[in-house]
Parts: sequence; C-alpha cells; structure tokens
Amino acid sequence: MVEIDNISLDQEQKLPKNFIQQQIVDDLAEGKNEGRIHTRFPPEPNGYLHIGHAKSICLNFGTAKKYGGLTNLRFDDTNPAKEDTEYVDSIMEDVRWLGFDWDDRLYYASDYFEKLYDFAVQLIKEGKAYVDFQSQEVISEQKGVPTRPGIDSPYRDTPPEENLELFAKMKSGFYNEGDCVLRAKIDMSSPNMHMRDPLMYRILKQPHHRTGDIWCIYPMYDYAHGQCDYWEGITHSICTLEFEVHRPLYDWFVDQLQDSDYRPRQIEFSRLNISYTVMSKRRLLQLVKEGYVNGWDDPRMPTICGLRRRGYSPESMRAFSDMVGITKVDGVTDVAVLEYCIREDLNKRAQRVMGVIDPLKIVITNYPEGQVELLDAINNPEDESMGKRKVPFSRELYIEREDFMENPTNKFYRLSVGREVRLRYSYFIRCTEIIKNSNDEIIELHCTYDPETRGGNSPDGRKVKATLHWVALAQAVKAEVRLYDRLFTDADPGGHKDKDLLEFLNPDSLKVLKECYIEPFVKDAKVLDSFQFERLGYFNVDPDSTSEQLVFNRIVSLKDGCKK
RNA sequence: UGUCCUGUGGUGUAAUUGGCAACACGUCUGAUUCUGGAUCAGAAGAGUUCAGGUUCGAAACCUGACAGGACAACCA
Repeated sequence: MVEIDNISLDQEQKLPKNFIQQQIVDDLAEGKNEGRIHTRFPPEPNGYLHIGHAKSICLNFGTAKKYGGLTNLRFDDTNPAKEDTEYVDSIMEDVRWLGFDWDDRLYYASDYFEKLYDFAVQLIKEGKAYVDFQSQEVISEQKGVPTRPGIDSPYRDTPPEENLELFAKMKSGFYNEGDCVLRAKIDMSSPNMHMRDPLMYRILKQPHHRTGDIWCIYPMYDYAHGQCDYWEGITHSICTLEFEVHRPLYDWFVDQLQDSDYRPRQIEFSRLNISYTVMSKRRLLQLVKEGYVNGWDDPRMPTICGLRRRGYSPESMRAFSDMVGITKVDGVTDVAVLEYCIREDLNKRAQRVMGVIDPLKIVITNYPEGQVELLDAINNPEDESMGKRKVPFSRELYIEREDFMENPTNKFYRLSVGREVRLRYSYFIRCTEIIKNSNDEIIELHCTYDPETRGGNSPDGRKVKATLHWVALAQAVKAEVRLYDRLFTDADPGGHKDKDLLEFLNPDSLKVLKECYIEPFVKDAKVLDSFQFERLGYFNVDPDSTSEQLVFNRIVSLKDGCKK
C-alpha cells in the first residue's frame, strides 16, 4: 500500500503543476499560514459520489499529500431534508476504496451548529445580521436581478437587542417554517447577488440524521462552509466553479472571524464532464428513482460504486484523474480517456482466460473421442511472474460465432470452410464442413486438426493468419455475461434545451448473454475479480453471481483493430 | 442590458512566467506478434477566438470586440 502510494506520488510529481498547486507553491513561498497545507473534501450526504467527486478527492487528498499537508473529510450536512446516513456510509467507503484516508479527521458541518449559532449571535450584536419576517417571495422580489440592484428589507434596521430576542425565539421553535429567516446585513445593491443580504439561517422542523430534534434552525451553505474551514484550520478550500461568485461572501464571513494571520482561501476549478454521460446528482438520482438503471451501483452509472462494480480499479481512476488535469476551462473529456486508463491498468495485471460469449460448436472429427489433453497457457504475457495454467482440449469445442464466416470478405482472415487457423495454445484446425439446421442457420462446424501443431506451432513453419480463442465443451463453466454500452446515444445528453436527456437513453446499453462458456480456471473466481477474456476484453465477476452461476460484467472491450 | 470566469490541434492539458507551441487520448501508416490486444517506429493535425497596441520578440501584457459558462433556491 505504501509502495503503491509512493509510486503514484512519484508519477504525480513528474506531472506539470496545475494552477492550484502553483498557488500553493506561491503561498508556501510567501510563508502563509505558517507553511501549513490543509485541504478538505466536503461532500453533502445526499447522494452517491460520482467520478467527478473522485477527481475532487484525488485533487484534495493528492495535493495535500504532495505538499506535506493533511486532508479532512467533512460532511456538509446542513440540510436535513435531503441528507441521510445511507449516503454518509457510501461516501466513506468510496473515499477509502479510492485509496485515501482522513485518519482521525472526520468532521460534520453539524459538529459546528453550536459554534455557528454563537457566531450568528455575535454578528447580530454587531448589527451585521437581522431577522426578516417577509415571505420568501417578497425577499426574492426585493433581491432584484443581476442587472438591477435590490432594495432593503423593512426589517433591516431592527435594533440588535430585538434581533437577539427574535433569533432566540427562532431557535426555540416559537416560529414555524417560513415565518422568518436570519440574514446577513451586507449590500442590497451589490452587483453580486450573493452579497445582497444573504440568508444565514432558515427554520426547518425536520430531524437531522446526527443532531436529531435539537435544532429547528439550520445554517445555509454560505454561512457554514467558510467558518467550518476556519475552525478546522483549512488553508486551501478547493471547490468547483459554480462557487466562484460565492467567494466574496466566503471572504466576508471569514473577515468577521479572522483573529490572526491564518486565513483559509477558496479556489475554484472546473467540474468534470465526460462525453456520453451525465454528472449531476439530480440527474443520476432521477435515473435511479425512475428505474432507467438498476440502482446507484449499476455498472453503467458514472458513480464510484457503479464504476467499481463495473470493474474499474482505484488505480485506473486515480490515473484518469491525473490525466484530465485541473483548470477553470469548462470542457468535456472524451470517455475514451477513461477507457484507456482501465485498459492500461488491466493489461498489465489481468489474468488471461479464454471464454466464448456467443458460442458456435465445433467438432474435431479426427480427434479421438473421449480424449482430454491439458495444454499450457500463459496467464499474462505482460507479466511472466504470473506463470502458466492448464487448459483442457477435447473433440468438441466452442468458438466465437463471430470468428467464422461462411462467405468471408477479403478483410476477414479468421475461420471459413477450407481455411486453417490456430486455436490458441492448442492446434491448427481446418474447417471442413458446415452443419445447418432446417432454417439454414449454422449450428455446428466440422474441422480437422493437425496433431503436429500441438501447443500452437507447426514444425514445417506453416503460418496461419488468425488465432482464435475457444473452450472445451465438456469442461467449460457456463456463465452469464453482461455487455455494456454507453448509457446515452448523444455526446452531451444533458446539453439540449429543447430535448430531455431521457430521449437519448441508449436502448442497447445493457445486453445480457445467458449462454457463455468460460474455461474452468474461473471456477473459483470471487466477486470483483477481473480477467481478460482473450480477444474480447476485460471482465469482472459481478456481485449477482451465485454458487451455481457466475455473472461477468464486461468492463471494457479490447481495442478493436478489426475496423482497420 | 449588470458582475464574475473562461477561450491553445478532434478532445483533455503544457509551454520553467515575454524567447520561434509540447505531451496525452483519439486518428492514420508501417514493423512485430500464438490476443486484429500489447509492443515498437513513424505520420497527419493548432500558429494559440478575432482586431488593434506595447516590445527586438506576445499563447502570455494592454485595449476593444466576439463566443461559451456562472450568478436572481429558505439547495449544496
């Protein structure tokens, strides 16, 4: 584990510095915050983490580590209406799985409810906050629009003593939801909407997953986030671009708090977009709730748990995160980059195995009936230390239906009547006859083998143009294989004003193949074990597997040279 | 008719802070191969959104356009 971390750190250090790291280097050079680097990853526990969060996790934990700093995990749980412990648990699992650790620095915004309340009282006393009894609609109306200034609330100049009393009554539950809010008194004519007397507290008579019924007023994000950062000693508060316009407000609250040279600083970067997928919690939630996918961990989902189930490794996700980089440019990363990362990782590590997912039976007519040979196969040509295994060969085999063509085109150089090909690690075979059923469908092939080519080479130096994978019919393990394609048919499914993203759902995003045969080596495979099925792609064992039946997910196909 | 942010090959990022645009993905050639994978060698593809300006020299600095994005939740 330590070694893996060091390796990834080494790789990371060779990468050019992104603008945030540059900023950190500058801050370090200036001696800010006593040379400390402290970041935080602050998810709201209202949904499952997706690969965009993975990027943020890698950025926060990775950058702090690189510069000798620390990273806190902090749940931003200021809205009990949407949050749940189910999400808290999944988030912790996902962060750990990605390879990061917050040690004993686990925090919740709700840890600070008391301190936030006291701080609000202080602001009221200083005449910097007031209780507003106007309706949501009126307040919103008074706020104006970005191009036009707002106007002051009639409650804006309530004396502090009175506000203190009112706020205490808010806290005590005297008022109902919507009756009133606490607002910061800043500037109703600011060109920045967030500075027009933003809400600090609203009344929410809902139990909180951690504080239960203690509170009926809850702080807003803007009122909580910077203060939590401050109290935790965060130096660099990294978030996505949509918070850029919040920064003056973040700074305003920190100004009220700051009592030394230490000061947390918010830095924004652009969120991750990937082609042919969606990345907003709202939309992912919709896909789950409305049943377009089978849960948050559906292997087609860009959630961390979905990618994990699909067979993506933490290493591949970290590599991906490094590759896409950190900027403020709002762009779209090609899914091909993600696919490249997992292929690259698995190519080096995955156990090779032969499996046929669309079987066509062949009979080797000159091979003795009842005979079974065990032939040597290499476990991973990229890693000799993984050794060899035995693969059973016999008279009746399955090959991939796709590897035979009755009337071959000139670019097709696999099996056809009269042609000779190699069966990997076993023999050269030649197809002699096609057996069809009454519907003119090919149901079987008859072939002959050349006993001299045992192991896969011909003593006379004869060449074949193709090598096919195969499995021995009697010894094969029958399995279910699930093939996945992109969930959406459009590169930017959420980017059309006139069309709902559901219109772009790919009807063929999941294909279930029930009749697949894998060589016996996989018999004892465990859930999440991954393999390369030679010539087909990388597959892993799905949790739906039972003792009777293995279920495999195709993680990603091999790069397809066929289209050349 | 506002404020802020962002514009570099198809895509994602670089350019040691002003010194003749680099890397990765993708694409396309070959070579090699018991995976049409991998590997190896190579190619095409941007003159940095545009127009001015400063400078011996600009992707970078200035001015002005243009384009895209964010901001008007008692969400985060």
